[in-house]
Amino acid sequence: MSKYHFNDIEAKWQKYWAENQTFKAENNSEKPKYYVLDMFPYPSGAGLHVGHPLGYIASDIYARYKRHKGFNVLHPQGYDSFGLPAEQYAIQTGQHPKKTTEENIARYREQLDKIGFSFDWSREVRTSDPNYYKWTQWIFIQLFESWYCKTHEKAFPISELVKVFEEQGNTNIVAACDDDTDVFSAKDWNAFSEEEKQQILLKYRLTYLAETEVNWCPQLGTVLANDEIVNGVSERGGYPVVRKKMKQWSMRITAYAQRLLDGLDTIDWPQPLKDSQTNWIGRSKGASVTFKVLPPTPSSGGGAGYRLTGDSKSIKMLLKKAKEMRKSPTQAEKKLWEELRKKKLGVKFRRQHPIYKYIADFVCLEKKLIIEVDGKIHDFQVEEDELRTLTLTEKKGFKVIRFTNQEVIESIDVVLNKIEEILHSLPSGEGQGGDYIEVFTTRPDTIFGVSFMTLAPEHDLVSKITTPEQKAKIEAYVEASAKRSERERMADVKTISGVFTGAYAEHPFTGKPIPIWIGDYVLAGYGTGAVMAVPCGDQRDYNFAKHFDLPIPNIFEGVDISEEPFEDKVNTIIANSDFINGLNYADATQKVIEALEAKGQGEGKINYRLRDAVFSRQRYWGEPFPVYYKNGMPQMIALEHLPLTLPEVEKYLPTEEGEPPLGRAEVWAWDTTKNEVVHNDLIDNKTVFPLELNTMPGWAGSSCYMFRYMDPTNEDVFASKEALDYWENVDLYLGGSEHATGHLLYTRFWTKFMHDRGYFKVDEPVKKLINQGMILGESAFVNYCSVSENVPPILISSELYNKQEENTKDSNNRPKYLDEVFKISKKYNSNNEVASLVHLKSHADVTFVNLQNELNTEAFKNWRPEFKDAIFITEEDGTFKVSREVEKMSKSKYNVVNPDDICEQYGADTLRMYEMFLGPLEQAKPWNTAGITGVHSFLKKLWKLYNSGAEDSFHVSNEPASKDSLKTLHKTIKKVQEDIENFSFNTSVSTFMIAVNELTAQKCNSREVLEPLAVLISPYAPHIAEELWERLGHEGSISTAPFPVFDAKHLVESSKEYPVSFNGKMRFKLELPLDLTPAQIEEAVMAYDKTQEQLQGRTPKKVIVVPGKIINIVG
RNA sequence: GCAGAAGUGGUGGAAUUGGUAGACACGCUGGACUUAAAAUCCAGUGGGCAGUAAUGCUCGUGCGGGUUCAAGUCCCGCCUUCUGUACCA
Repeated sequence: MSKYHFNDIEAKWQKYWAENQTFKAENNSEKPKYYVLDMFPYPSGAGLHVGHPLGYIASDIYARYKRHKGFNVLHPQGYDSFGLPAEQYAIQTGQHPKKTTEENIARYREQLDKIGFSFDWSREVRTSDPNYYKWTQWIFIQLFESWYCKTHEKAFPISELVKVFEEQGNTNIVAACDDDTDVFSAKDWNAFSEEEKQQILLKYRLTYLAETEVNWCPQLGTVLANDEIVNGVSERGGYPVVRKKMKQWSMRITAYAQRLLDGLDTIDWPQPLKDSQTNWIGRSKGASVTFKVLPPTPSSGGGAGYRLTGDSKSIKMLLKKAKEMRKSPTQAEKKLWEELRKKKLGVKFRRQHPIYKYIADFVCLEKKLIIEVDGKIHDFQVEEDELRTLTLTEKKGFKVIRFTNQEVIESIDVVLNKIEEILHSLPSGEGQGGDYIEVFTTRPDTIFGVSFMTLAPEHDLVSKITTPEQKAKIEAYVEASAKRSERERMADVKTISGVFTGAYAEHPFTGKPIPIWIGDYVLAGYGTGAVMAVPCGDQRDYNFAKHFDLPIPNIFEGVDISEEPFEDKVNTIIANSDFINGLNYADATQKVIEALEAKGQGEGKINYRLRDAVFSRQRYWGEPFPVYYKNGMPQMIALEHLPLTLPEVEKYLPTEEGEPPLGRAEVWAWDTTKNEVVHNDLIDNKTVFPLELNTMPGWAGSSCYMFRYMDPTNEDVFASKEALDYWENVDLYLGGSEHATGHLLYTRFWTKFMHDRGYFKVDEPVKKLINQGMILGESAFVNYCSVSENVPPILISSELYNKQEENTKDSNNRPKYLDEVFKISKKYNSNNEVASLVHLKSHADVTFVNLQNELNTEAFKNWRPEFKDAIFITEEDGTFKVSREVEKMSKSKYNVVNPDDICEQYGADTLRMYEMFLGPLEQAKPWNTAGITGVHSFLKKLWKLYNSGAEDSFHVSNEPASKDSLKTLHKTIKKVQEDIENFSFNTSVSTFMIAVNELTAQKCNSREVLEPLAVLISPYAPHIAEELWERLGHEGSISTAPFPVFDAKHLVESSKEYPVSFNGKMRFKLELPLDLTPAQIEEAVMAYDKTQEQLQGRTPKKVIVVPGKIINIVG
């Protein structure tokens, strides 16, 4: 009987570690620091299964190894404890999610403790703890109080932006802001009301409120982020998702798009993970090009909308003012108007016409030309005028020219000539118009290959530009594609569909009309929702053109495009393209962009696929926003009044009015005088205001948690500067690859932000990251037949069922087991034998199945009522076998293996080593308990090595070890150290096995070898290592004992058993001294009789000798 | 479609720069101990062929080529599986 009582040993040392706080990390230490972290676990109700600890074991081995190597190791653990499952459970059962969360955490902790992890539990954090989420709220406020300057590529306090606005307006600011942000001057700014100012600042803040189109899931009653939707349905629950407009908090992550991309080069993460972040950010370089929409032909008539060029908010005021101005023109204005209205210049002008927020003196809408005639008054407001010109040119696409009163009165002809000249230089167009289609293209070089344009069906311009003839068709198409779910549109990539709008755009260089189509292969959400189609150079455009018989002009030199488009950028030589003929991709692109810029019809542009992240959730179990609303504008609650804790509600569902669950709270108003939460009845919107009803999403609490661990109990600041500076960032982060674009991108974003604002020393959260593979479950299945209602299910053992051919009777050519089935069903008076027989398959709980796949039929019958009376058709030997399939390990698949059971039966050290032994860390692999006995007996052998005395008592001698034993030890030290550093834990388990096998064979019991061996194995099997360490006479924990040092001298060999190959095939081995020269080796080999035997008289052409490696004889 | 990873005995998997393919473990077979079982220990174990045997030969790392004295490893072309991603202009 082995005396390795693992249960006692493990309980003893787990208690010792807890009592002595063995793994507590110090924030002040002479030692170098090392930070090892596991991805934040969500404490689910199902508890841990054997798949979960895989990563924790690997990181624990590394953390323990680093302690032996003399590092001050930070290895904390905590819980990402806000989240949907607890809330769903609360909705179903009415229990407070706090309660179930605490129960789940207690269960997790119990399970974790049994596996012997070296976590520093004194630093535990929980995202749902108010003392923790106080700081999540604080970070939110920091984001709200910041804006992103693109000139410096950095976030700054919003107060600095206000200062700039007060002095210069926003003309000199290049910031990450909303697209519809207007230009204003310092004078404008200072004249704005407080509310207007706040409205504008929201457009700059890094977290902002905006009406956004969101993914609304009615069943879950919440908004989902893009990465929470899989195949058009919610990731959790699989419910349908629809598009809906809502007022939401958003995070301006797009500001950081480029830095998130650049930062990837500085971190040691798996390439696939980096790739998915790169794809997610989706940077593409190209140009934005503006196409003018040609006005409809006269017969088609024009739309009514074209004249409405004024800003809708101020149009009434503008029209009134314009009317007054028309009544009293200046002398110069009158004179110019008389000339212009005669249409001498061939185009129609309007006078005193509202354009956007201004009134232009004269405007030609079709040419987008504004003529201003200035009196003296303008001399005093040069700055204002410049701003106005800037707005009209840059934002609204007008060309503005200015004349003085004097010029008009004294030399009207010169003025008219000038106007005419400018009119000619502007894009042509007859009649009225003024719509533009902006597209983004990565191939500006192919602009001469454009033969049509395609708009997304949802594009704003569609209804506006469609001609009456095409109206019915277009409307039908738009309606049809709106009805098609995202999912359908995604799944159906083969169908080519679209409709011609009847309208044409003008090519910016050739001036030729280009037909405008709509088609749902163009996505409204990407770029501008419109493409310039170049069928000769793009597969989708090519397909579309072929399908609708549109022209496919070839603009590539020496390329045949009759069968397929030419999508290669590298080998492109442009032809048939005016001024870019003969150029390659890069040069042509450069030239086209220059030409577009000169024309004011485009510019070089970098486009990102990344969208701002919606941050509001209509949920109860999440962080409350530290926000109340004053006149509809959000206000932040000051840090000293935080945390703002979750209110109590009677139900965890949305209100009848569709408000989030917090709408049910009765005490949820902010008193600005008392600075506390008060009853809603007190809301007067003077000193008491309503609080925000949304809560934060799951990633809020997990985006900076690794930094809070550095100083988790600090009540004054997020974490002290000393702690943040000392620990810097995570050195090693372990977790699954499913977080690639969610958690890991948001974490990087927040870290960069906190770095910008001076809180963090680093701007990346994690230096090295490793994805561990999933451990899969081996599900068990039973096959059964259902005959009719009065016959209980008849189960067929899997080998009978699967080997149907072998078991087929010749007579009626049907599987033998069916005879049995019919016999049984007859007993139940079932007369319809075959007609209603259904073959079914069902999961069986893996706990009813043994290693030989035999089912415990009694347990199975008692398991579920529908199998209560089940009849079993067994194998010939009377056993009933199940079939096995590898699936994800999950409660619903009844294939969960609980680590507690393994610890109970074999011990935590066995579990730890076996999980590592299963295979490479990053690889997915099925859990199969079969091999665990091998690891367990290894530990028993290890134990025996130290306890080889009488009756298995402890026995280690102080005699020097044998040469062989030392060689074994040092070979092991070398390999294990290399393996740990390469995260190749499976191979070091094998190495330990070899070492123990060898030492056992050598009957080694020498302290000189066994003491370092205990340290070597302690990261893997810490309990047994502690126990042996203690028995070796040491006081205290083994955890900081120095790692044994490898000494190569023990591995030096004097001879080598050379494999001798003939033409590359190994025939025999020959032992030779290592100090021979190649020539001596050759001589020795050729003299060897076996060599001559192989050669059979032939003379070798060549003898290859690699000293210390191999000998190969050729010929 | 694109990107990445992988494919080796009955099974999980080793093989570090091209240098003895199958380490280590499971399973299986035989044996020892035992009234028996479990546990433990010992031996064997990629396929095929020849031989009483020691042993020898031969095939063999998804498939087809190639480079090399030598290829699981490098190159070219394909097949399959897994993961991620997608009308991204």
